[in-house]
Amino acid sequence: MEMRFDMAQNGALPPVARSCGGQSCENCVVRDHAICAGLDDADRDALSRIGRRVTLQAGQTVMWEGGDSTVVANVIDGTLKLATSTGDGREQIVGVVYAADFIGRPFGARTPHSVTALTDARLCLFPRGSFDGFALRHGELQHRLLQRTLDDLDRTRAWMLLLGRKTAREKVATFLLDMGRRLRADADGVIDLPLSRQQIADVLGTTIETVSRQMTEMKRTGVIDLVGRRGVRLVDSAALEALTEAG
Amino acid sequence: MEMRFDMAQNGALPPVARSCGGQSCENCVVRDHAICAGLDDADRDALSRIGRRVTLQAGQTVMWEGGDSTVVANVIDGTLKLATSTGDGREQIVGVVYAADFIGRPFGARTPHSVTALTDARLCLFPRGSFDGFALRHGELQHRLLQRTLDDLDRTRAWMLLLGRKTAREKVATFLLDMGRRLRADADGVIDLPLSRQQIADVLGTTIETVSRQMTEMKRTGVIDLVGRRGVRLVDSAALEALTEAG
DNA sequence: CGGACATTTGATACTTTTCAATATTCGTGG
DNA sequence: CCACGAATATTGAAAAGTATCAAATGTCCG
Repeated sequence: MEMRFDMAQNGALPPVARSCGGQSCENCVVRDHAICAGLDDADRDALSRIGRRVTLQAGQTVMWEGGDSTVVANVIDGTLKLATSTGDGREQIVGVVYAADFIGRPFGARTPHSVTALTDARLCLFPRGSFDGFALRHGELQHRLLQRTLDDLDRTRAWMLLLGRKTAREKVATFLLDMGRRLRADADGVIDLPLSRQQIADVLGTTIETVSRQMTEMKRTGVIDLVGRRGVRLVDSAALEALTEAG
Repeated sequence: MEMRFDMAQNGALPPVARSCGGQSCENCVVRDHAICAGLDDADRDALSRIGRRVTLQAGQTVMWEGGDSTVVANVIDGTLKLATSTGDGREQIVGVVYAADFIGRPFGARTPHSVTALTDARLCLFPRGSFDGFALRHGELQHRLLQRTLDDLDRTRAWMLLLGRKTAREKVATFLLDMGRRLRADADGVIDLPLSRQQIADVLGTTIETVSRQMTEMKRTGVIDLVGRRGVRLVDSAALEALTEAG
């Protein structure tokens, strides 16, 4: 049984990297994709007065598992992980979130999982109480939040099939295709993974060695190409697709 | 790799076992626990006119994975499973729902998982389109739906930790305690499980033999008692609790 | 260019799955 | 009410897949 404790740079949230009273939304890159989309100018302005912009460095944790739910946020950019752990330090990543996603637990006292930046990231952070109140007064916002939560639930349940029923090979293949869909490749077709091998293992419910072996094997058979620690090129997506089930 | 196809009595939904235009809500046993709670009499009446009561027999499937999302429903009584499968027949149960729970995918075109009755069950069934419209016009209902979906998501994510990181013993112990919390024991302290060994395995992401072996071992050590196929008595809940993590 | 850290690779151990009987449960009909 | 039989569950033995432990190699940052 693995006993791993992450002693990484888990510094607490810094004291407001940059507040943005008023100036935030007009030039916000996710304003048309986050839950704020659909609010009229006045409402969005009101919402922006509740929130503040915060910058995170890779490794920083914003919310802790089992902690009070004091804040919620929109992700402006960067990638973050949602994670839960057993008492003896085994970790399971239960979600990876990207720009325009919503994080935190509205309408509830506790955050059931931790939220940690995988890359440098920027958030639009709201005190939960104020956000809850605002959402209650704005049906459209609440509707978008519901839509998003329903989608999250669907995706999470699909991932349960992977965790409970897929082999190591299928897990890794599914993961790589998922990353290919979510992240943009550079000119050479290389994707820069925001997760280390350990974190990939924590997403897939397996170990770092197993992930490594599967990737090496896929490289050997020409399905993918590995470049450096974080780079992957999906050489043959069709073959990769085939590996996601049976084989 | 397991190749199992359930040829069980998967008859289609019967043509309205019992419609309930108007008479439904007054004496509904879940009216104060389902999402309808909080609606005033007029609104609840309006909602009831959209829905109809349906009786299901154990084994019947109401919604299919990947199928059109045409209906949603409240569970009046009984237990149902939500499941997804791989193309080659491996199944993962992604949720078990009980009286007062809500099922189906509102505000979406497809049902991402199947819904099948584990016991005889009664539903209050709504055409999705009508339900969506009603929910959009009733913020309170939508809020309760959001609350419920957020709770579902939290529970689902907690289960991911079990699927990805727990051992067979921990899985079975966690499952039994969960059933103990949700189901009421009879006078002898015996719980009647709504799931077969195979279904338990499908919930836990393991096999029928492993579930059986773990339970037998727990019986041998006096932690639980097995009575018949479906009966369990949680003799020593504290010991069971201890088995849910490490040990 | 050195060195810390991440990843890969190798060998072995262990848990769980798989395959194969055997036993039990429980509904049905005599 | 008991006997039968199909479905379900348990048990056993062997095989497979992963995890674990240990070492070597590679990467990237000062």
